[in-house]
Amino acid sequence: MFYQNKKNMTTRYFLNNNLSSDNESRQIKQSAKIIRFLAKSDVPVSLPVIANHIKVSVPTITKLINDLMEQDMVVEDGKKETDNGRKPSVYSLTKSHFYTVGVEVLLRRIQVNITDLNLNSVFISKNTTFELENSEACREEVLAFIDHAISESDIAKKDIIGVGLGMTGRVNGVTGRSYNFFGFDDLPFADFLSKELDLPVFIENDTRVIGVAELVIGKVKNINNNIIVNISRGVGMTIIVNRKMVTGGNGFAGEFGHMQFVGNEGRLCICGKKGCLDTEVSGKALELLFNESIAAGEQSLMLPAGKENIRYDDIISAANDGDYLPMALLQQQGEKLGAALGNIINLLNPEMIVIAGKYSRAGSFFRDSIRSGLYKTGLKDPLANCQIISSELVQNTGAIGAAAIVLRKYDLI
Amino acid sequence: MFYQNKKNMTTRYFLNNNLSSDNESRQIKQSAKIIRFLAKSDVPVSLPVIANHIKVSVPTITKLINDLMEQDMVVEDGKKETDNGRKPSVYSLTKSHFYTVGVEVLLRRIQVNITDLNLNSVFISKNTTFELENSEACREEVLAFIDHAISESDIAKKDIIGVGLGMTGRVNGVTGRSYNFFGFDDLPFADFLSKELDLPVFIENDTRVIGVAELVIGKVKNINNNIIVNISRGVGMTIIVNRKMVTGGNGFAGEFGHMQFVGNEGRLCICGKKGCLDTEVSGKALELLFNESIAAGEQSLMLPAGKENIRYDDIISAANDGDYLPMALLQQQGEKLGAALGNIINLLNPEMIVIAGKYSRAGSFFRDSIRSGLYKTGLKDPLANCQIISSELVQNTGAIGAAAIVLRKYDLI
DNA sequence: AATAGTTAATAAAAATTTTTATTAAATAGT
DNA sequence: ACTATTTAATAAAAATTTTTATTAACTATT
Repeated sequence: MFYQNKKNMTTRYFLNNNLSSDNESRQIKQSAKIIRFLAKSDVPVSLPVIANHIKVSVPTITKLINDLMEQDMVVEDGKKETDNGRKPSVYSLTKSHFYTVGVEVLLRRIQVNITDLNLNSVFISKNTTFELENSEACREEVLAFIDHAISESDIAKKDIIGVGLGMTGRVNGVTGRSYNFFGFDDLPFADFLSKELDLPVFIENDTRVIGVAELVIGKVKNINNNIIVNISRGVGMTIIVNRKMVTGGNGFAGEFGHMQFVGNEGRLCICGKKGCLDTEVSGKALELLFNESIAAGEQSLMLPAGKENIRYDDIISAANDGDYLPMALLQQQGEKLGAALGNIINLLNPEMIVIAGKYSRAGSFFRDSIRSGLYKTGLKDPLANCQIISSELVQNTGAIGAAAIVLRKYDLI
Repeated sequence: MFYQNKKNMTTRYFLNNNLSSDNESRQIKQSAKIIRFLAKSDVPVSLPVIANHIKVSVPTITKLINDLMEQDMVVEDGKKETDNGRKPSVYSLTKSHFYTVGVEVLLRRIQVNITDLNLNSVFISKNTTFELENSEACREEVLAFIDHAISESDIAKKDIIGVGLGMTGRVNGVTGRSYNFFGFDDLPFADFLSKELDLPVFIENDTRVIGVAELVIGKVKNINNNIIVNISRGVGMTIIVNRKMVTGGNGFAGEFGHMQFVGNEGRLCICGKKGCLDTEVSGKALELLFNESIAAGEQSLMLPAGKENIRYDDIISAANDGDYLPMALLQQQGEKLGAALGNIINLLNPEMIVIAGKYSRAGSFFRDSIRSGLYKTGLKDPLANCQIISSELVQNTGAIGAAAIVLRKYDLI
């Protein structure tokens, strides 16, 4: 017996590796291995199967599992149907003790999803009137929102593995620092939240959080090397190499929007340079292009001249409905995007490229235009081995991806 | 006692993980951990230190080390000087039982270096009259050259951990296949060599092999995210993310030479596209540019008009000696290179970029011109966190890097 | 229905590993 | 020179884990 109140253990206790090497910690390490294995398995598993994976004998596993059951961490799930031989009892984690909090903080929106180990949301809270600004008051607002969501969900803190947070701007996931927000008193935002919430907190860039969502529940689930292009009003990129997110030395990686691809003849970008992709291929740019075309006398069926406040999502919808001008403009953007992606394919040889963000809603004509652009820059071999697809994830992607970051940190996914 | 002839064990025996889970393999796994730890430590270490790292008690480590000493794998290195307490005996690997073979196969050159665990060459063999071609005869020639080098070195095969080979062209390090050479009968070249030499063989692209050399013995030794640009007659790139080489899904990654950066107005490249970096920034391009300038009437101090067969290395030397035209041309190339690298810095946020290959010999004026080019495309933050340096590795880089690939595969470095 | 074949789970015995205690070897201070 | 202190190495005892043997549960076949 290695601790007193067996029914009061926190999930985190097992997953924390910084323990001394006495006997207690040995058993905890073995238990952690079992928990990780059970978490990754989508079906309940038998003692011999666990023993085989953990490389420990069946009697030992029996003892460990019994201990974990006493602690309410593991439950028996009855017998399993087999073709022959005695049917084994199978075991799985007690779902109600393994929750993760995923938070998405965007400029005008904050959302919390509390998810189980399979990333199903068991509680959702969002605020679409939120306004992000770099003030201590806003930092408190974010903290309060998360804290309130946790209380409202009625999930005990001891059953929460950790909090993942994806936010706008540049973020260094290793140091837990946001470069644009909430870095007061030189205290990393992740550390601030962790202290206040009394939970482990991991933060990441919003685009990378969406990339992780694609990696764990999206179409690139089993693909090791891929790229997720997040195009909505702006454009961002998550690079996945060997199933891991590329963050670079300081968390700045993926600044695809400022890739220069047309020489220096393009529009001036907010970054101060000319010819950035963001000025040509983005929702912002689409609105601009559309308005310019209309002003130049071109016609659009569904968005007649004179209509005010045309938003890029409307243009994409119109294109999907077959309206000529919006479709032509999107194809134009697709070709440019393709040419830029061709360079990246040559560099990184990804197996798949996912178009995520609002642009994922654009019809196949858009992907076709990207493909056509690829040939301008991409080499034959890497191109032949790379698929371009649109994301199918719709709702909650950011918050679920943020939760996934926690599960990945603890190697539970 | 877990095997008979203790003095006849091969080093490979320990490092191979595919063993059943009986007691013998348990001890071998523990021994492998000790070997890996000793290999990585550059000084002999004591029993308590090993015990602490391997997370096993001192008596157990004592037994394992004694067994390894009986097998001649480990030697005692006397007592260590300490400040207080009893002085411990310290242990290290028997150097003479841990060799690696590194092979570099280029178009007109083949070289074998046999190295110890510290990547010091103990035997070198090279052939500069070699001509690489995709024929079975040439494949046999490569095999014979390696085989002959091993025999000549008088190192027993059982003391060789494995063979690493870096070669020109596209290579998939995972499948062991070269796309350009020696893929006869659908047998991966690595498998062919492995079968014939009766040794584990790992192959890689020549540029990536140089990149690994930089990572293990070069200036980026302790840098996790970096880029090694290999510029000689052509231009290649090794991308290192989280201390690991990026190969992409099919080993095509790093095709930097065909990155398009000047729109489609450049020269026609051998890849069929226009505007590739290779047509502007490479030894080839430098020769072309120089000849064009001379033909257009420009003057060069050290390479007067009329001289035949001017090679790019000579132009670099002349530039280093202060000759104006060569220096101006190199600066022109550096600026373009910098602009291309700026995009990559935005994408990957490397901490360091190493200029390797023949161009690493170019003076600081060249690096300065690269830096000046960076500002055209690179964003402020990632740029501020990225250094540009020249490689200091000179000789044997390819073969040593190839040997390093083996050590990395076995986690000995 | 009995039996052979298969896999699971438990019990008992054997082996291994760790913990604790003891001895050894060294330094520094009185 | 002796003693206290520190770390290393070994020995003996205690705990843990694995191996082997046995029993249990189930299917398919004769």
